[in-house]
Amino acid sequence: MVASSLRSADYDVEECADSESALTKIGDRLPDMILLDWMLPGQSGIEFARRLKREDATSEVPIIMLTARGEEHDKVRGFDSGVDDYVSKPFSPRELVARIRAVLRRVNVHGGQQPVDVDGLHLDPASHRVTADGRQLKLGPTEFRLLHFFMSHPERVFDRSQLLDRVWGRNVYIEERTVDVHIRRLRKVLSDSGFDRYIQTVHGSGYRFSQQLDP
Amino acid sequence: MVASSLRSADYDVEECADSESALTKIGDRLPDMILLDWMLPGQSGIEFARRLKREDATSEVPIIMLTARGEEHDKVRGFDSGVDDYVSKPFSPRELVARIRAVLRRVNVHGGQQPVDVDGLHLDPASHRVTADGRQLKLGPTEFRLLHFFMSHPERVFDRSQLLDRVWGRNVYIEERTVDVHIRRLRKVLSDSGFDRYIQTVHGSGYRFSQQLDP
DNA sequence: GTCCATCGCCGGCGCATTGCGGGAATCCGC
DNA sequence: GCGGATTCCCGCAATGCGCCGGCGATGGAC
Repeated sequence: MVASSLRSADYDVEECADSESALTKIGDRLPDMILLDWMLPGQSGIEFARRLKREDATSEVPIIMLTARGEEHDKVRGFDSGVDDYVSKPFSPRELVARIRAVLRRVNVHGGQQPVDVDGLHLDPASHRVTADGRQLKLGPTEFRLLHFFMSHPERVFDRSQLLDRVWGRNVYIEERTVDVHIRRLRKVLSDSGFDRYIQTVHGSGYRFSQQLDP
Repeated sequence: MVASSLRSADYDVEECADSESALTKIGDRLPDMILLDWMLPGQSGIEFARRLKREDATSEVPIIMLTARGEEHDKVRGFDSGVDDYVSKPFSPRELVARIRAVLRRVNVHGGQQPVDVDGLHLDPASHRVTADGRQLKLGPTEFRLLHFFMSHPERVFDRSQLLDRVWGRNVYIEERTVDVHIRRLRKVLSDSGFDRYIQTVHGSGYRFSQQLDP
């Protein structure tokens, strides 16, 4: 019920019945936010939240916890599990959406706009600028998003389908080979400064952004 | 009651029942000032104030706190939460308005009315004048606000919708294309002095004001 | 009322960007 | 080294996007 009300508010929702399947799904694709019930089968919601906050990969993902009214609400806060917000049942869809928007905005201000820098290759999302050793580079919107994604997820291989999902968007139907073309265009822009070597081909798997240049 | 008395004093007032909805509303549109009750459901007013002062986006917004008489008034000050002023209940509308005007005056002197200067392009909100290398420019009200907004938020991309919100106002219904037109008019005025190059197009994202001219 | 400045919008034009197919080059397992 | 798979390069066509000139409406000054 919660999921469908969120979907109708235009959110992209994944549901999980237990913490194990949730971990799997989170590993597949990092969500923008996690809505977590206080009562979970097997493991308490707090325990789960702590675990996510402990791991580097997921520590930045905001969590909103659903609690029954009067159910240890204060205790939850006291536990200092790093949860970002709480919503007490019963709640209205409107309230939930409002809290989600607030949390997402908060992390967006602090997260998505942060500039990234790798060995002198500098990308600033706020001003939408890229410089290599101080010299400004000119790249198209898609190449910009692609580079931004790579720089914020270094040392990890992504296949073409994943890149299409995360750089282009989930509901686009584009040939996978088109990714190659944009990789080439991105490399061309980076080639003058030598940073094209950071965009590495992993034969049979996809592409990777890495400072460890292979010979 | 407070809200309506402020409205009759010609202020534009938004009310929020709790800190979460307040955060949402603040995120939507930055207020000129925040009137904050010491007692909030869920989160103390001080905690809320601290949080606002911690975030870059809101740290400059002045806060006036409402406290019950004798209710830890000094403690509040001691807490050093960055609050700008305090009003003790019960208070008269007259007193409240006086304090609000005082606070607004203080920040206006330090903030919104301050002249801005970038490389010889000079904009003075107080006298409503713009000069480029000393020569005075003539631009319409909208272009003036647009330039003022750009100059006080340099090196950042804004899309058309954000510009409409922050330069035109939040409750206007205007085509996004119209932004282009005013950008063009603004550039035309600036073109003689060469400052039109500071108004930069970011294809697919919006516009940016920057002294780093792209080649 | 008249004039004038400003504003928002429309239609059209031209360029940047994008996605794709064909063919060359490269890589990998054998 | 060979063959098949995979990746890279080139150019093209279509689309999207931004820019421009102009027009009618509005509202204030006189």
